[in-house]
Amino acid sequence: MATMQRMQVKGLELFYKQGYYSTSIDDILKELSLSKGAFYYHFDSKEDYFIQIIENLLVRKMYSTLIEPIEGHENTLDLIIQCFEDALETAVHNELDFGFVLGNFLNEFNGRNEKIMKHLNDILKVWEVNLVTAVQRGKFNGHIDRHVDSEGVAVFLMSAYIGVRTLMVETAPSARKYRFMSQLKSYFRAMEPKTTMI
Amino acid sequence: MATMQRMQVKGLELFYKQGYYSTSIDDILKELSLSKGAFYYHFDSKEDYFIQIIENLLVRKMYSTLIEPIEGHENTLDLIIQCFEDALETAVHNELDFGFVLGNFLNEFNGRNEKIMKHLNDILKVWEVNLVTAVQRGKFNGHIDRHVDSEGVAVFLMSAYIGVRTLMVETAPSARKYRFMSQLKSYFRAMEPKTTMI
DNA sequence: ATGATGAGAGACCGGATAGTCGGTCTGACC
DNA sequence: GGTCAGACCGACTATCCGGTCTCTCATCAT
Repeated sequence: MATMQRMQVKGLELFYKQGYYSTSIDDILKELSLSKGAFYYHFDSKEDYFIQIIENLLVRKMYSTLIEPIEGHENTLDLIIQCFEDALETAVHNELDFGFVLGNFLNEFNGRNEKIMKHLNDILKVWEVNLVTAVQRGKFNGHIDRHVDSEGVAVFLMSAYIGVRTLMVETAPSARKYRFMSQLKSYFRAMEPKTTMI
Repeated sequence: MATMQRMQVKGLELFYKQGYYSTSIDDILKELSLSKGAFYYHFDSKEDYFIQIIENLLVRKMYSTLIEPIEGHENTLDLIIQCFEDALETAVHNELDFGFVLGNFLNEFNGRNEKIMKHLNDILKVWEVNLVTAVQRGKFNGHIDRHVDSEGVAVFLMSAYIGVRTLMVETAPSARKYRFMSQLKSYFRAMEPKTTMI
């Protein structure tokens, strides 16, 4: 694997595990047995390095776990349930789970680095648009009541997901996942189409 | 105000704004026009300092904004709605809003400082127990359907709140708050008691 | 007056950290 | 076999940060 690629992968791993500000470039280089020279040959600065990691790795990760899985044309609510279920199940089985990657970074850079925040917010926006579209599709397909507020559902779903990923760290992740999914289903049940009987 | 008190208040402010690891003791002392000597006279270490801030200020803050407001005996769901509404409204109007204090710290210390995490998790636990109790009271009072899973609702509510506070930073806080509250009400509607008509 | 004590000042230390810079190695091409 | 560029090395700099230590000074009991 090319040096630059290895650097990015290891960088995401350590930044996720320890946080951006608490991870020194030397930490990363040590694990890769590389030198300062190699680093500054490939990247302009620590910030530039991180932005490239976001654009290359984080974006891809978001697409594969939270965006593409709900782009199908079956029952939207089922798709979202399955998508969240899978994502949370992965987290439960991940021994080194430190929360939702994007959520953690949003938290860390908020108010501390505007430039990086812009990149993170862009990813968030893509996710949001994708969820809104999915709900609208569900309404069109007749799987979701047409009075439901698509934007509202998107915000609520993102909130709940970001939050539960924080809660699932350390304390009974599996139990919390189970409870969370149950309640999510109950929330969804409220937006099934009202069958108006005459 | 006593020096020690001033130090704690300013410490919480800066740790919240810039994060614990990105805030140096010198930063804080500079703003207070105090010296290292004063600091280490009152506290053993930066960690000890932070833990005292948690125990004194953060705990109180949690009680006054998220715990005590739902301890009444009226309709539990209404109380929770009002409590979240007020808390989010405060956030919207706070010019320097950097998210949910407890949530941010959970994020920052997770996997980095076990001792501090224990203190934070204790607060989380109090909140959770309080929510569970509230829901149970609601079931007892007949305001909530008795098949509702109290623990599940608590986890879901905490998740949603932690998440929305992250989302409300930077991007359209007011609009997101409004959408969030609407969806929360819709979620709650699903747990009103089923009036079994015969 | 004297000495003990609480409260604070600020110089200093050791270790980390982002970033710089001159040097080295290797392989492709002439 | 000479040369040239891309990839990488690692010593060095300037700065920062948590923590220590010695010193000052007002207050107050004796």
